[in-house]
Amino acid sequence: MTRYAKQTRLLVAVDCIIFGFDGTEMKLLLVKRSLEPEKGRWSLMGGFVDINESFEKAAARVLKELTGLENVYMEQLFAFGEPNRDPIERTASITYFSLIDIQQYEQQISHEYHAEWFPVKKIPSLIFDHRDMIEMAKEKLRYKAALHPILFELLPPKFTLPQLQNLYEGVYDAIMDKRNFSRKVLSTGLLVKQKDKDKLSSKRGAYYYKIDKRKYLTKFNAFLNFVPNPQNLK
Amino acid sequence: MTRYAKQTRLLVAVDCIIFGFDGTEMKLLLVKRSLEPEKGRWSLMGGFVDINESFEKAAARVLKELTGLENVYMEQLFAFGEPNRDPIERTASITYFSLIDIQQYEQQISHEYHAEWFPVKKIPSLIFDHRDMIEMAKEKLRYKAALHPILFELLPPKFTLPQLQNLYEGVYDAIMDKRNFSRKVLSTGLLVKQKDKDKLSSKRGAYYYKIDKRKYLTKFNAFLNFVPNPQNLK
DNA sequence: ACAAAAGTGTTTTTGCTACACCCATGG
DNA sequence: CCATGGGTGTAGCAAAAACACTTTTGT
Repeated sequence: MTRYAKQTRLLVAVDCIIFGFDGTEMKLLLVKRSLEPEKGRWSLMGGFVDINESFEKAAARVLKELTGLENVYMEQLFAFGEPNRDPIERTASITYFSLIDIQQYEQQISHEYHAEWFPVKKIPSLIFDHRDMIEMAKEKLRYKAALHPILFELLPPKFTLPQLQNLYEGVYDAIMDKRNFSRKVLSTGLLVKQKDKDKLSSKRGAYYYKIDKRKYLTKFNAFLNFVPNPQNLK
Repeated sequence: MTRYAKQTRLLVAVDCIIFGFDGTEMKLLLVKRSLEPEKGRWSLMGGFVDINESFEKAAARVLKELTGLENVYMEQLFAFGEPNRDPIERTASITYFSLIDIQQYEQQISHEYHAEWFPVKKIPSLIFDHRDMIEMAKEKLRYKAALHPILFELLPPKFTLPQLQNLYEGVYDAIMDKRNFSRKVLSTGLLVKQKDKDKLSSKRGAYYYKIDKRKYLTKFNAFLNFVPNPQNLK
């Protein structure tokens, strides 16, 4: 006996929700779908899982094809499996969300897939259930980032506190007090102050910080609490 | 065009991690596998996804087959898809964990599947990657229950505070102060004190409480914080 | 009467919030 | 010299933790 007889077999795809932060707002990388059905419409970057490939590998492959990036933060989001989510043939989609440093994204690759960054507030009409996927990813990102220091993954290796605060404010649609924010962030011990400053966005310049990789790995699963409770909603 | 040509199709199964609480410790419901390979070994309850069935439906079906229960708390855990996780043929497994009131579990059904409750601390050797699934489920349960009032799902409709505290202590392997615990729990406003007492586990008897369903649904997504921070590990 | 578990209140500590002024620099 | 954004300290408050005694009742 080498097969489970009589059982249905399904197509299985991966779809990647790729977050980037341009210093001002959160963005998502979308592509123009290259195959029927719905050819030409915007969609998440995805692909079928190969016969001997794990889901993680498939998602990493798809991400690399599109962005040129490897070893980036990537996490399984959810398995979407409604029977009719793809009208052509039943296809399950295992979704992954990733956080990338938008500056490392290789521009030239985008032409091949007609990729474009869209502000998460202005996502165009998408195929299938891709909008649901994005909504879920946004929620999970907020959930996770409230407890773990994952948002650093969206920033370049050297970043300033104002940049970091902008990022948190964008993700949570909140205004935070810079004094409280810096105290909280620095109290984690995860940041190492650099000697040089970023002079681009202000006259005085803001000190760069780097992540303390060792502590980052150690403390990653220590629950944090970055998000202030009161409804500081914008 | 009605099919995506050339792509591999996979078997897709669901597996259920079923948690129960017997008043003293957390347990998991396991079955003796009825088909080859690994026939006769302990495993999670699972089944293949039918052609026109969503993953959620499949998981609910499998759960009902085994326990007779419907409308219980159930949440997608993770999609396991390593190419060789099933030696016979590549099979993806979409896992769900559920929380059931162990007292409502129908005993007679267990014979059909040779089902048995095992303390989570004493799980026997399992097939495939089922142990990984359980580890992940335990972790997610701790994670989720730290923020949301899901553990009530494991208790009967009427329960006492000592029972509830036992449950939390079991899940987190921690000792909690009963004064702080009751204050915290009652401050959520989720519990309604009953007039009668449970006289089984003590001479004095402990008051029963019920969930305020309306508030439960309203407050479910309001982050809670049940678990004390310091390492009160046993 | 005593053992065993239930129930309850206060003090201390900690962490979060709110808040305002000075600094450095490029123009 | 001044406008702009960066950087820092403190006081008040609320939530969490630590902690001990009384109550009930079956045996």
